[in-house]
Amino acid sequence: MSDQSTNPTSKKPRGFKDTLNLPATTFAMRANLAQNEPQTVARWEAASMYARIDDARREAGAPTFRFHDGPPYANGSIHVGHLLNKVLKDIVVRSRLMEGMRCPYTPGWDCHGLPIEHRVMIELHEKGKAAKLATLPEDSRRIAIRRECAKYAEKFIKLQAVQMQRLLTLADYDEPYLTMDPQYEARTIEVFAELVEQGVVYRDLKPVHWSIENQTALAEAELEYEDREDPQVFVDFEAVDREAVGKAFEVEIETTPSFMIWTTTPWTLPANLAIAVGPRYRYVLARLDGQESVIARELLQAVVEQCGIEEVEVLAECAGSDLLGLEYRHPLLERIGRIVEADYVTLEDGTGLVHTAPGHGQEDYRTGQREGLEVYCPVLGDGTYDETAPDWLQGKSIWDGNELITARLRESGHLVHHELFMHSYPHDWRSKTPVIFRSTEQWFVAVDRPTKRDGQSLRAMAMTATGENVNFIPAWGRKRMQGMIESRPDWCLSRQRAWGLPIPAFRMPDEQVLLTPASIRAVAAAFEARGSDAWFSDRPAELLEGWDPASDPDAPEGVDVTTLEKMQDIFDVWFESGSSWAAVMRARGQGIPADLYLEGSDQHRGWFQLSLLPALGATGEAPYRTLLTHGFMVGKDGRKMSKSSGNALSVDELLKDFGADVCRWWVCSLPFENDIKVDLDFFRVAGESYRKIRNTLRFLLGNLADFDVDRDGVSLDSIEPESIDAWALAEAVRVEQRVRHAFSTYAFRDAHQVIYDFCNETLSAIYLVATKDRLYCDAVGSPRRRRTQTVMHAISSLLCRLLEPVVPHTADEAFRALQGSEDANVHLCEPLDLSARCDHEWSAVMNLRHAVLKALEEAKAEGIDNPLDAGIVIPDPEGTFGRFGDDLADVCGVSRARCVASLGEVAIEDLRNEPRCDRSRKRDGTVRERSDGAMLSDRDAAAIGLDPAN
RNA sequence: GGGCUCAUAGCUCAGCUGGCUAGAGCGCACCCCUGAUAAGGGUGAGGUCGGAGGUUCGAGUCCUCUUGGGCCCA
Repeated sequence: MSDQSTNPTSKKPRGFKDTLNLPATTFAMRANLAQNEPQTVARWEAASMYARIDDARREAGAPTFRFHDGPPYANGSIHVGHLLNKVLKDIVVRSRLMEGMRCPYTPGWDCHGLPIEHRVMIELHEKGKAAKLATLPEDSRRIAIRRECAKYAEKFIKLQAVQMQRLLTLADYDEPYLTMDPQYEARTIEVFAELVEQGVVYRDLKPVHWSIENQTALAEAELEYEDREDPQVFVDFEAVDREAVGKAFEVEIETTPSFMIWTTTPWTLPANLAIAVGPRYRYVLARLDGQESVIARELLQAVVEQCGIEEVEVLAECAGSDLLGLEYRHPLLERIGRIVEADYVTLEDGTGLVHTAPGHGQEDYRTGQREGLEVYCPVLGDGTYDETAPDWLQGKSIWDGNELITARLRESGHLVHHELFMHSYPHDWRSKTPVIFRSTEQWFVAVDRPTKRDGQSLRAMAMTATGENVNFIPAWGRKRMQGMIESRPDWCLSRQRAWGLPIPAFRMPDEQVLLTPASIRAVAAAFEARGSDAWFSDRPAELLEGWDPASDPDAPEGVDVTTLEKMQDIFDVWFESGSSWAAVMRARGQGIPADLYLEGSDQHRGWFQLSLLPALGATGEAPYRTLLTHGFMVGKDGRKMSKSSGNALSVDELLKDFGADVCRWWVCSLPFENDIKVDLDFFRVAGESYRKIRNTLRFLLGNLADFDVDRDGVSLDSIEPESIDAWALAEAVRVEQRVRHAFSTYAFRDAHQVIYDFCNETLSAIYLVATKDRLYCDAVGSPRRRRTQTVMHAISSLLCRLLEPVVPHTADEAFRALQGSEDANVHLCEPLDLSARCDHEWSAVMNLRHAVLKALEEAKAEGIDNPLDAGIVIPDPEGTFGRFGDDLADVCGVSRARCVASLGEVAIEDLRNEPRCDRSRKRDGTVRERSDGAMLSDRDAAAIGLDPAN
C-alpha cells in the first residue's frame, strides 16, 4: 500500500506554500473589545456620529421613525437592567437607520423626586449642615436643598451618560432631556394647564404618613420602624338592628348583639366610619360572659384567651358576606356605621372585624372611596383633636386621646379588653418620633370625570386607546394594561417635598385656591425663564406677571395678586416623566404620537400609563402607537436579582471582561419579553458565539486582501446560476430579507439566529470551505477566483450592515478593513437590496452533499480518513447534477466527482493510489510529474507558471 | 389575596391557528484537517414537553386544578 502522506513517485516533496494566495487581513482574530471599544466611542464622538447620520438622513429626505426614550432615574450607576433596556433601544435606532430611515433619539433622565432628596438630606446631616438649614426661612431652605439635589442629579446624569455611551448606544447625548430643565418644566406645567382646562383636576383629602413633630407629610423612605409600646383594645360596637343581625345568622336573638373590633390606635376611633369584614370568612355569633358579639370563627379561641373571657357559647354562624350592610352605633358619639367588605381583613390577629377610619389609613381610605364614605379626620397637624371631635377630646393630643378614649369605653361598657404591648411602629427618621396617618388635602387627576372636550372620562379614553389604537408587543401587554386602567384610582398628583416641580397653585386670603389654565400658563412662562426655583424665590405677583385676572374668565372673584400665598405642594415625579411626549417629542418637533415606547413591563402601570393619561387629557390622543415591553433580569435560578443574594452583576465588570459588543450580541439573542436569566456563563457563551461570527468575517476579509471590487469585481448579474457563488449569493439575499424583516418587527432573536446560522452554516461550513481551493490555488486573477471574491465582497458588505445594529464596533472595524479606508463609515450605509439568480437545483445539491458526508463518514471504516483521498460517483438518471461541474466536488470536500446515469446511492471512490497534487493536495486525475519534478495538477501547474503541456 | 405572565433535551431557547418518528445552538462523545490554527470541518448520543385530571380520532399546543418563578397591585 502506498504511503498516504506522500506521493510514491515524487522525488523530494517541496513546499508550495509561498505560491498560494493565503488569507491576510488587519482584522485581528482577537477582538480586544475592552481596549478597542473606548477608542471607537471617542472616534464616533469626535466625528459627531449621531449628528452626521441624522443630517445625512435629513438631506436624503428619509422618512422618520419616531422613537421616544423613557427617562431612567438619575441616581446611581447603571445596572444590567439598564444594559438590556438601552441596548434593545439602540438596536431599534440603528436598525431603522440602517433601513435608510431617520431616527432622532433624545435620551432623557428623571431628575426630581424623593430618592435623591433623601440621599441629599442624609449627606447634609452627615456633613453637619442640616442644623443650619433648619434655621433658614422655608423658601430659602428649600432652595438650598434643591441646589444640592440638582448637583447630585447632574453628577449621576454625567456618569450614566458615559456608561450608556460605553454601551455603544447612538443618541443625542449633546442635547438630552432632563425633567429639571426649565424648558421641560414649563412644558410639564402647560400639560397640567390643559388637564385643568379639561376639568379633571381637583383637590381632596387623603391620608398620608404625618410627622407631628415636623408637621409634614412623609414618604415611605423617610420612615424608620422602631419598637414602641401601644395599647391594644377590643371594643364592642352595638348593632342597630337586632333582627337584621338575627336574620344574617338565621337565629332568634333576644338581646342586641355587638360587633367586636380590635385596634392598636384607639385615638382613631372617633374617626371610625365603618367596620370591614372578609366576605369569604366564617363569622360566629357568640355569647361571651353574657354579652353577645360577632367575631370571626377562626379567631374566637384566641380572643377568648387574650381577653380572659370565661363563659363562651357559640349561638350561630354565617359568612362574612351575610354581614355586609348591617349597621352599628358608634360607641363614643352619635353616629351610625356600616359593615363593609375589604380584602385586607386577615385572620392573623384581631377579631376578623376591622375598625375602618378612611381619614387615618391608606387601606381604610380605599375602602372609604369605594363605599362612598367621607375622608373624615378630626386631627390637626399638631396632633390635637379639632372642633369636630367630642368636646372632651377637643384640643387634646392624640396620645392622651388613647387613654381618654379607653377610659370612656370602659365606663360605657364597650371595652372588652385592654392591654399594652410592644410592636414595630413607623417613626419619623429625622425626629425619631412616632408617625401617624392623617388625611390632608392633595391634588388629584380624576379618571372618571367627563372631560370638557367631549365628555369622555380619562378612564374611558384610556380603555379605548389601549383596546384599539395602541399596538402591544408582546400582545398580552394589552390585557395587562387594560386590567390596570380598569381598576386604577384617581391619580394623587401632589407631594409635600422640596425636590420637585411646584404645583402652581395659590391661596387667596379667603382660603379660595387660584389655579386656572391661564394662571398656570403664566407660571409656566416664569419657570421657563427662571427655572422652577422661581417658585421659592419670587413673589406671587412676579410669578403671575403674565397673568391678567380681568381677561381670565376662570379667575376667582376679587382676586388680588399681591395678597396671594404660594402653596407648597410639588408634583408626583410621574407627572413630569408622563409629560415627556409634550416636553420632548412635541416641543422638539419630533412629533407625536411616537411610533414606539420601549421599556420594562413594570411601565405598564408606570410611565406608559402615566404618559397616556396626561396625553389623553391634553390632546385626546395616546402619545404612542406601539408599546414594547421587556422582562426583568433574574438570577440563574430564575429568582429575582439582588445584591444580597449575590447574583447581581456589575456592568462595568461585564464591559471589562467581555466588551460591549459581546454584551449586545447576548442581548440580541434573548427572548426579551419574558424574564431574562443572567449569569456570567451566559456572557461566556455569547463571547464564544461572537468569536465564531468574528472569525467568519475575518476569513472573508482575509481572502479579499488582493481584491479590489472596482478593478477585479465581476458583475453580480453575470454570475452563472449553477455556480456555488450564485448559491451563496442567493442565500445571502434570503438572509438579508429575513434579518431586515426581523429587525423591523422587533424579532431581534430571529435576526440573531439567522445571522449566526448564515455565518456558521452557509458560510463557514459550506461556502468558505468549498471555495478555499480556488481562492488559494487558482491563479490570482482567474475568473473563477475573482467571481468568488466578488460574491464574498458583497456578502462581507452585507454582513457589516446586518451586524451594525447589534455589534456596531465590530461592524465598523470590519467595514473599514473591507473598504481599506479609515474613513469608511458603515453607519451611513443603506440596505444593499441584493438579488441573485440561482439554479433551483442547488437545494438538491445540498441534499446530495449531506448524503456524501454520511457516506464519507462510513468510508472511514475502510481507511479513507481524508475526504481528499476520495472521489464521488453520483447517480444522476435525470441529468440534474452534471451542470454543476467541479463545484460538486468542492461542495462535498472531495477530490473529484462524476455523474453516472444509473440509479442508486452515492458511491465513494478510493483514490489513495492516485497521485496527489503537491500544491493543492487534490487527486483530480490530472496530477503528474512536471518539469521541475513536482507532482502537480494541470490547474496548479499553470498557476505557478509552468507550461501545462510539460 | 388579586391581575398579567413563564415552566420543552445538561444549559439557553424554537415549536403559528391542536395532526408526519418534538427542532436549533451551546456543551458532551468520537473522528478529520493542520495552508482561517489561542482557528476550521464531519458524525453521533441526549427531552414525551413542571405535576394531576379533562376535551378530542389525535395535545407540548385547548380547558380545570396544582407546584414553583417573575412583574404590578393589595
